[in-house]
Amino acid sequence: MTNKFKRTTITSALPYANGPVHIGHLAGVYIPADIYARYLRLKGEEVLFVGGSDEHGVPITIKAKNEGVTPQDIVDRYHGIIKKSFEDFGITFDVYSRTTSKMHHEVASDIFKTINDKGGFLEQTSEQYYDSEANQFLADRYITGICPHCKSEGAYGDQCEACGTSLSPLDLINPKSAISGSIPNLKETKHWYLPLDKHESWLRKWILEEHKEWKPNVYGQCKSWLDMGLQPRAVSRDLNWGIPVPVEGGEGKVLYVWFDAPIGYISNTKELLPDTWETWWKDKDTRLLHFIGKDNIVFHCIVFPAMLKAEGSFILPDNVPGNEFLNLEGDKISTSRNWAVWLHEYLEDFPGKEDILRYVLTANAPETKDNDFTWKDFQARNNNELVAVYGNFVNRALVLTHKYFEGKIPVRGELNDYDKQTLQEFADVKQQVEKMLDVFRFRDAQKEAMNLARIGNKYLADTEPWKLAKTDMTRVATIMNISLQITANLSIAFEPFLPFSSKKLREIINRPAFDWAELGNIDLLAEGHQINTPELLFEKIEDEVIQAQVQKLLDTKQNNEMENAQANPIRENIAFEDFTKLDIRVGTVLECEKMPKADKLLVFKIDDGLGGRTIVSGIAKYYKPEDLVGKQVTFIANLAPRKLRGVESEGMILSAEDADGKLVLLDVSAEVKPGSEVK
RNA sequence: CGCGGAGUGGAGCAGUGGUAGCUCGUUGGGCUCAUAACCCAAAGGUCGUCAGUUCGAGUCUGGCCUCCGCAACCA
Repeated sequence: MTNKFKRTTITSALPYANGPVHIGHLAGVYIPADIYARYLRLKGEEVLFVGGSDEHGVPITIKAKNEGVTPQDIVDRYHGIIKKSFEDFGITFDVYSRTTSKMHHEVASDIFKTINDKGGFLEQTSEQYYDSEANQFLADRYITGICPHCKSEGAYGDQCEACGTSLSPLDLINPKSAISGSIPNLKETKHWYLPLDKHESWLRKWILEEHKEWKPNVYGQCKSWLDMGLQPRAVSRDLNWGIPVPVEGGEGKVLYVWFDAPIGYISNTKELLPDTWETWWKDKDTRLLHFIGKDNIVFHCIVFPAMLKAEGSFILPDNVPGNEFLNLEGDKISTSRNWAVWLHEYLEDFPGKEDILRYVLTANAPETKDNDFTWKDFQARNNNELVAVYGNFVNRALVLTHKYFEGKIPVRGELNDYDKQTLQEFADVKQQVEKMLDVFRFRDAQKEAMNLARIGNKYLADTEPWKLAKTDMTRVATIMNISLQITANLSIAFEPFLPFSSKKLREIINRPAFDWAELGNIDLLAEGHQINTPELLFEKIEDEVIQAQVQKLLDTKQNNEMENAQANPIRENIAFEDFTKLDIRVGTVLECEKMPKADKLLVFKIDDGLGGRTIVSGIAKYYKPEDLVGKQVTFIANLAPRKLRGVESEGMILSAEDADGKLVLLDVSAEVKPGSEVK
């Protein structure tokens, strides 16, 4: 499959510079990409491995505002942390730059202009909220108001966090600017759209017919999008943080972060190779690969290729190995909730143990479905696999060689059938590892490498050189020679996966470097070659160390709860008349059932003392309908009726929201007449 | 609601029509060179669920349940 190409450009998703890198990023994207890049380099192929920080977009401006610093301060901070942690961890980017670089601004602007000149965009005017006090258009996230579905306050223009409904800013009741607090007004604004619908037919052919070999999750998602029909997608935003729209009428507007970010792959290449960068992006003999997570699939398989095609001179990706997600101790990894194992902290807590994390995250990589990282598993894989199988075999071979042969490779004499069989088996390992790596199955590939160490352990157990040492040193010499050849092979087989350990092992066996082609070779160490004093490749990890990490997470959880437990600040004072406008009543639940085909909604029939009314409430996650019948609830009786899923809701049932988002109904301490007013 | 992915022994994963497999853990045995590591063996699964196609289904079809993602910050 790779033969028809002369070189490979590997990109890995640009980490978003609003936080450090965590194990989820590593397992899904950077470790597989790095293994693949190292593998190709070892084979002597031409490879360019491109990374960089994604530094534009609204969340960074929000974070900056919250901290009272500039967006540039934020991205400078995280770009620094991310870049250094990747370096220390041994992710071998050929270039790691950033989307705030001058080069990137130029390249992204040029690409936008080229597409624009070719008529590749639609220009459309629409109405959006404008904050006249702050003098700017408001991004979705900058508008808050009342959620039209669950009626809770503080819903964002893109989503209500209380009920999870996705919204458009125009849906919000009483919209307010998050910047100035003023009421925004609608104003016309022009935007550029990439007409994905016009690209649909070639995309369909290119992906669905020509790339059936893409992973099922990637292929399936693309198919789904194509089958639904593609829509034009806005590629500009009214924002002042980003790359200015470089054409007439673009004042005050920037490129949408999803337009600019993937271009970062190209800009960073150009920054590294100002003269030859086009070879890596425009030559038909170059194979382009995007390593990404599952959230990124459509952007890399549909939007970015459409951009490149619209520009006209670029190659398209040959494959897009997209992984699923990694969870942490059963919970979703979350930057904002600090629920993560951060790479820079791991490197501090486990100095010199980069390979353990690489091993564990590869062994448990979310290649076909979401997986879970636990510290207990981390410890078990280290102690029972790296230490017990790999490290121990190497140590046995080296110690025995020093004991019987003063650290010199002994002479391999006549081979018996078992020797031959063992040698044959480990020659097969090369083929197996390659077969798996070529189809991006890193988990299985690493397992195959580990098999080689298992073969070694079994060989020693079966041949028992420590017994033969009393009677037949010639035979012992042969056995040790074979064991040492296996050891040398291990350093090659594990090189893409565990580069630090392979380097250490090569130093011990006193051979500076190997090529991938030498894997499977049974004469890597010449007879008489002197090896160095053995050192342990891996060490056991004690319970206390793991306990400390678990405790760290428990502390995080507790902190999160405490933060949530802190009451929100009191809102602006209102006049008494405003309060009296609200008509709050107590009613008795006559009937209550689940709204069909809705997760959160319950439909109530309430006795309000005036003939009854229907109210829909989003509390189905916390109450069983049958438990509520006969209970008394409080509700706002004069809220304008509104249809929810086709049912008219006449009012709003009051409940308190606990720290974890749980809703608890407000009831009365003693039964009162239905329809009683609350004052 | 929609669309995509996933649900396999205690844990983590393979397995796209023909005796259900791997790693770890567990139990028993062996060995003692080795970081109490290694080797052998055994126990342990109605393959989410219900129905269907088939001589035969984890594997194909349809319904349902649960988890994750996309749409909407985030790998």
